[in-house]
Amino acid sequence: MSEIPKHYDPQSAQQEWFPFWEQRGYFNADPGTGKPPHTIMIPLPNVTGALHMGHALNGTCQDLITRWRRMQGYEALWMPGTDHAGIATQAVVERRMLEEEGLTRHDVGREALVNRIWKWKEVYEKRIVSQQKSFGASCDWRRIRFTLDDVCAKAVRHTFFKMFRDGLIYRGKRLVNWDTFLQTAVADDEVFEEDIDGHFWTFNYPVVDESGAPTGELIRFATTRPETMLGDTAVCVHPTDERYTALVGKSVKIPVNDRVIPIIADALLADKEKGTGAVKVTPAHDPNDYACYLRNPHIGIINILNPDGTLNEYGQEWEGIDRLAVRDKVIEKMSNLGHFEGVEDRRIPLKHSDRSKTPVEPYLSDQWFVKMDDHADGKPGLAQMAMDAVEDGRVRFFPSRYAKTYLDWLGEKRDWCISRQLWWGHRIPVWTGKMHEKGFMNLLVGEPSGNPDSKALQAIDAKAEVKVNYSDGSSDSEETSGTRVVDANSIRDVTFQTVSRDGETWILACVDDGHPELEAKLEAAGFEQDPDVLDTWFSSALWPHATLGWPDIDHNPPLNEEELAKQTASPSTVDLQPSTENTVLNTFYPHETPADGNHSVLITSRDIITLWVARMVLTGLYNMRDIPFRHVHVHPKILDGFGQTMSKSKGNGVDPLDLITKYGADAVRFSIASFAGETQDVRLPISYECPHCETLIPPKLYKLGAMTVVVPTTLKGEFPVPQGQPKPTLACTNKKCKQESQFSTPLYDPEPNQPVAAVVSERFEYGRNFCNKFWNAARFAMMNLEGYQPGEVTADQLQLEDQWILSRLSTVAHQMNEYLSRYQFDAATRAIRDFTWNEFCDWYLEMIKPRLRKKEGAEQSEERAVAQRVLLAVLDSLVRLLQPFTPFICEELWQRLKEIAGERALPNASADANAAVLTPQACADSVVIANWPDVPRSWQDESLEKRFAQLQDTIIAIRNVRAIYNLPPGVPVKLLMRTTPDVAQEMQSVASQFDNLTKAVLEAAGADVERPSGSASFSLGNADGFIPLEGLIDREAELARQQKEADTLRKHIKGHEGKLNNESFTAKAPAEVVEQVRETLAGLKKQLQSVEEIIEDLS
RNA sequence: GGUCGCGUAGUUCAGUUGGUUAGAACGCCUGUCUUACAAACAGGAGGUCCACAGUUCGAGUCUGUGCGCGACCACCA
Repeated sequence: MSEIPKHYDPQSAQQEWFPFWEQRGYFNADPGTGKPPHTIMIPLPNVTGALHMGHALNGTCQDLITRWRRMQGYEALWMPGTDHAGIATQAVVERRMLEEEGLTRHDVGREALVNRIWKWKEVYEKRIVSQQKSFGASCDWRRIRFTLDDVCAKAVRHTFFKMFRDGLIYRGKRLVNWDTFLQTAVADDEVFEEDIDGHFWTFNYPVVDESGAPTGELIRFATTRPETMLGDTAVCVHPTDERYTALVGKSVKIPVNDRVIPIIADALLADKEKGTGAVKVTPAHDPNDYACYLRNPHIGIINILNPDGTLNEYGQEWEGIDRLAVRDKVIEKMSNLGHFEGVEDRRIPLKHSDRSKTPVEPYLSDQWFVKMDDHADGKPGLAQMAMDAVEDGRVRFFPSRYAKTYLDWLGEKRDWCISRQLWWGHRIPVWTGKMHEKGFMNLLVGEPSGNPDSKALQAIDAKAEVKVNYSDGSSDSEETSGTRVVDANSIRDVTFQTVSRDGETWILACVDDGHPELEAKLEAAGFEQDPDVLDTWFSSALWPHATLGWPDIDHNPPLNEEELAKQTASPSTVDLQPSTENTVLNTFYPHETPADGNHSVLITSRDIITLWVARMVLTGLYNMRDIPFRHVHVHPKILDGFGQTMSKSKGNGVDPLDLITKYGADAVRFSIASFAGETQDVRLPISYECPHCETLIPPKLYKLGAMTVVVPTTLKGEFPVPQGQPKPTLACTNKKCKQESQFSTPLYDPEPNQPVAAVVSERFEYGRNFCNKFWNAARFAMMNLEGYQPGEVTADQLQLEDQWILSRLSTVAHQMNEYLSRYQFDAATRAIRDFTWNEFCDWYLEMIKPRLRKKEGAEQSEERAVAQRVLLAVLDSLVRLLQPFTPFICEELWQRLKEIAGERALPNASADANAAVLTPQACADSVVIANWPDVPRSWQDESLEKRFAQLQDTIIAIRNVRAIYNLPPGVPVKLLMRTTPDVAQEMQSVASQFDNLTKAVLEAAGADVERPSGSASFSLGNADGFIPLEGLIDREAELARQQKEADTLRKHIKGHEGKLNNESFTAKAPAEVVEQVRETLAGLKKQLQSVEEIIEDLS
């Protein structure tokens, strides 16, 4: 057996077994197998870039649950895919294009840009998939989807159409975060705040009378954005502010453009305590001012900006100039006109676009919205439907506290802005044009004479009624008078709303998927398609049913041929031919009733509970009339050692692939699982690894302007790097190395072909060490299988240690199910690790060594055979129990074991008490598809475990003595035990283990054993042990040791006595608790008595 | 400002419904290359469970307040 290496080699196992699993189709999940379905939908990674630690944690949890359920006999689907991530991806491609070629998107045009992004997507999707596979992700890769592929596009288009038809989608105005660089609106969550050094200017506006002549009064106000005064439409004060009461209703003149605007009172906008108490109102460029405008619509609204951030015609002489340049001009002009009062420096929190890193402008624009509130007739709207699903328990959160995040957010019922001014994404399927003179429907289906239905269609045009009239302020009263919705039953593929603008009626026509002829007709009639695309979350919200082929109900969704080709032989017995119904959707989309055995869980991070989880529930209920998952598990977030979020821009991110290379996929998975508990955050302290000698150099925080980045403590040099100067390095702290090297940082790109210190974390040694331990345990077993014959094992053949390990195995196997079903990965990991290492390796393997060495004689060989069979049974169960955590090492061991011991004795779950405990069975072709261990609960024996613990305590005490007296391991000692007859008998029966485990020869055990002089002693609760060490004993040291022990005991005795002397304790505490304290006290007193006797002896 | 979470050994974390002498891993100290494993084995040291108050016979655990840290949401003339 010398060919089994001493160390587990993760890289070769990873290379060998993943293709093996794929080729055999083990990860495939298909309808019609008769197994209960289990569904996990992957939280879509963006195609923007590489995977990070968050993905690694997220993926590990999902793979664990999927592999566990698969072994339990579920048809376990883990659906993979990627997200087109509109803004993020377009921004990254645009930025690269600008940097490398100096081109903007307007230079290349819509089609060319989209083509470039598709190319980017192909590269990055491949990379992401290969990263996931290197982790061992057991997704059904044949089913991989992309949010822009045809299947998803159809779902998106149809959902939009349905919502539009149902009056749930409307067009309105909103003040958005406008990215002037990318020229698009960005969502609130795509904006980050950064404090910048700015100024706070104070100006005044002159109050004027009705003829426009100055009255001599002035209103003073302060602003951080003077240029917006060009768009002011009012000055606002608090209604109860006596300083201004007399002025309300009068007007002021804006000196820079001579526009006269009213002075209004608004309690929500103005604050008496702040500044001068007066504030200028710029509705089109400030969210609060916009809200004020909605309350006071008579003041009007003026947009002064072009989409690129330059001023429009309202900028007058500054039209076409960037807003920031205009700021200085406005100040200068105000100053020249005598209305400038002062300036102070101030740190200003300024919103920046996450994508372009440029400041965003509040900007009023036309957007599309999904109505979230309840219907006018009181029926629950989308938000309420989604809230109900969680409130009545159809969807459950783990940990449950996250339900609050979900419910609070949905409870606001704020309309969902779904349009984005981008080119990369699902284009909004709405065409706008003027009302056709012969009616809209005729336009699409032809003249009345040529079409028998056209009369009916004209009637539809005529009776189109106003169904939704929203006056929540989202609409501009001048442009949109209301939304008209036709009764769309007769025309199923197009629906429209009418809008009156500039006295004319305009049609907003929405066309369902699959009708290019209708689109062509519209375009021929001068209709134009909306240039915007949909919010990325609109398509990802449909993920759970879109990927399963919805809205097609008459055939299954297509499989990915490239992935299919990787499978040489599909073991699936299921007919994959096209069916006449969508059995994939029917099988894997969850149902509300748990009785059908269907299980499903969404495993995700807390920051997208609102953006994604809530919206999946909402669209699931809307489209499928059923929830998209029964459980939502929210896992912790990984922070660095300073408690900061890991991110590329901070330089504290660990690359999972670096970890896999360094520690192996199994080790990384196992470590990750060990810290995936119910807490909110997990800290993962990082270090830099010297590329020359692998020494770890700790990090420190480094302030650079407003940014805080992470750098090595031994940083040499400074940031920012001055032109032409060498880049900063880290100095290795290893005295033998001392070399300097570049390090991974966002602040520079390393020089090519020079070594770079990577960011790593020592915490993954936990998993690596465990894998190696497990490997060696299996190696030991395989080295001791010489002459192994499969055969059953009966209860009477089991030794104490066999009974004990089987009892423990049963306990642990059941714990695993409990922990995993509650998504407590950390607890499950601890349980299996402790069992493997501390019980199986440290005790069981050590205890059976003598039996395995026995070779002579029939009796001996039977003893050996039993030991081998039990050993294999436990090892076999362990390989199965660990498979979801560490699949590669488990497959490697499974296959090796299969060669040596293809039939192993497995737990016999039979209820027959006389049946064998273990019966041999052939093992499966792969551990991935093996059965999850079903270990009988009846094996658990508490009293046996207690007796065993006594044996362990004795052995530890003997080893302690050996260590204190520095006795070499090979030197035997004598052992005398003073104890009750029954314990003495027990000791005698395991005497060989004293010898085996600690080279102690049990000379005597019984009640009348006396302590030999010159002995080291130890006292356990119900036994005292003596080890004669004539000549070796250090009387003083031994005395001191015993005194210390006695002191500890006295302290605890005092505590317990205190409790029992407290009458209210004995009166009020439960009897069993009091009894327990009494027992413990008695035990402690007995132990103290022994120790005191020993002390007396010694002195 | 609102909501949620966290504060336990040098470090990272466990600690079920309150109830034996508060645990683990890493690190540290002392031995050991003992025939599976030095990525290991054996032994050991190390804790006023953030503070104060309350509930209780009993608080690491429950309640309140304070301090420190973090996240999400809202806001910031």
